[in-house]
Amino acid sequence: MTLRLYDTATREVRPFEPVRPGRASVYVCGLTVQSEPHVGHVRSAVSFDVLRRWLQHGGLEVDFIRNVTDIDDKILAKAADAGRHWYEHAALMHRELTAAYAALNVLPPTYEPLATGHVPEMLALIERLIERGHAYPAADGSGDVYFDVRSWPAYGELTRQRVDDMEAAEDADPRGKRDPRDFALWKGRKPTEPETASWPSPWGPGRPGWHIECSAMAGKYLGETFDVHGGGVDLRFPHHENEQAQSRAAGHGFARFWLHNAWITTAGEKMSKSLGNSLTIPAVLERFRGIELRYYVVAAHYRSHVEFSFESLEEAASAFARIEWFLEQVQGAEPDYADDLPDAFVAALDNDLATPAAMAVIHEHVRQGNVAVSARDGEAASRAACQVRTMLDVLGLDPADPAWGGASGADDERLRAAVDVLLAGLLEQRAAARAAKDFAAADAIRDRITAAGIEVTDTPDGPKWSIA
RNA sequence: GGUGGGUUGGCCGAGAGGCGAGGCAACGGACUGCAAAUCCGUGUACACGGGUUCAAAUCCCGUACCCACCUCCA
Repeated sequence: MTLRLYDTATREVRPFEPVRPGRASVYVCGLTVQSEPHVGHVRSAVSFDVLRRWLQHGGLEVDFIRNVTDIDDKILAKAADAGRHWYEHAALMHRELTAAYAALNVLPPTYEPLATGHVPEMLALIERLIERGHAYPAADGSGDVYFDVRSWPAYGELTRQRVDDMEAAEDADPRGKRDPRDFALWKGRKPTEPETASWPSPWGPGRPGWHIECSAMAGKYLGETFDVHGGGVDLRFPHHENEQAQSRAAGHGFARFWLHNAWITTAGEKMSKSLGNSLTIPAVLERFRGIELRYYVVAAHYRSHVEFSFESLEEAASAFARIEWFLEQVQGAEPDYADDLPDAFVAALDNDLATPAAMAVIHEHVRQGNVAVSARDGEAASRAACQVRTMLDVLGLDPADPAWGGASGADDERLRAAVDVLLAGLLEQRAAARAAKDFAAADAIRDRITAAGIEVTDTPDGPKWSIA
């Protein structure tokens, strides 16, 4: 495999070699389950899902860990607003998130660790940092523990920033910090916070800081050094910088590649700031199928900023319909991994997951396949369809993947068969009318079928119907 | 102030020194009773100003505008 990936830390595309031969280890920062997932959230998931599928296709076993942050300030605040227990709120949003991932055919991770389930690991890491002189309990009796930024000379290396150039947040509460840039590893419980949101620690009851969870969980499941750490661009600083600092200060090698996906914005604004809830995944799925949304996301490179609009999503759906139509013409063509993927497709994905170029290859094969269908060259058409489906499958976009069908698959099949039988009579009448050149009668029959929401199309092999 | 990124045809969206990615839309043609789909064809696109080069959307310098992050707000 000659996969090359863009590493944010070195700002260059370089060859990917797993630390452990034959196994790739990937850690992706999941979400803080505080509100309904929106389009921006799933971009990260889909992007790294493509990475995972490509690594697997390259013959690697992939240990894919994607965490869920289920305790944090926002969760406490939003749960209080909604009149729920914080853990109830987190669990509710977590279920929404899982449903959104499933709707977009994002493969379940190898494991999805929760922050609240790893407090002992975090405490151990914090104690180690204190022993090594890189962390300290606050002197103000708050029970907080901070990472000592000044004790770690490499601090800022991931994002190429010098500590002295950093602007301390104006409204930051310095509390017991030695330096305003020090960040919390552990937060002592405040009297206003629910008791259920605290855990015992050597520094008194409290809860974990945001960054420490990822260091602890990545270390636990992937080892002290692992291959890829991914997340959204916004996480580079402070989150990833802090993760790297604390992990390395604890003596770990940590991530060898840092991958960051760009934003999807609306009207130039971050989605999290955008008004309303029209862009939550459940809302978008009322208007578009999951596979269409996934196509839309994959059609842009993961490092490119995307300006979301329903118009461009509509365009993407049209483009995808073209692919689907071709595959419907050539039934029975299964993905075939024994057959090599087109070189251009492989080259595209190997080049930092250039999905737009990969998509161009798919469209090119669809075009050739359509030519073969027109020429009634069944063998060529079938081969093209196999290749198209194989490529789509690598991107998680194979329309025939059972993951899209859901539980109603069997019922759908039976309904389809029933409609087929019912329509057969009407289509025979229409064929007779056409043969007699009674086009008014033929069109009347077609109009009736159309009114029922079914589109009839004449093809060289006779009429075909599809749900409009 | 610091750090990173962006500006490409009607639209979306790739590319990163030389042959016009791909898609959507539009127009012309083929096919069709008509449609639909499909195929073939049609576009002198790279924010602006300089420069380097035989050759620049791509490299260099400058300018403008935009975006993200800068320590518990993705």
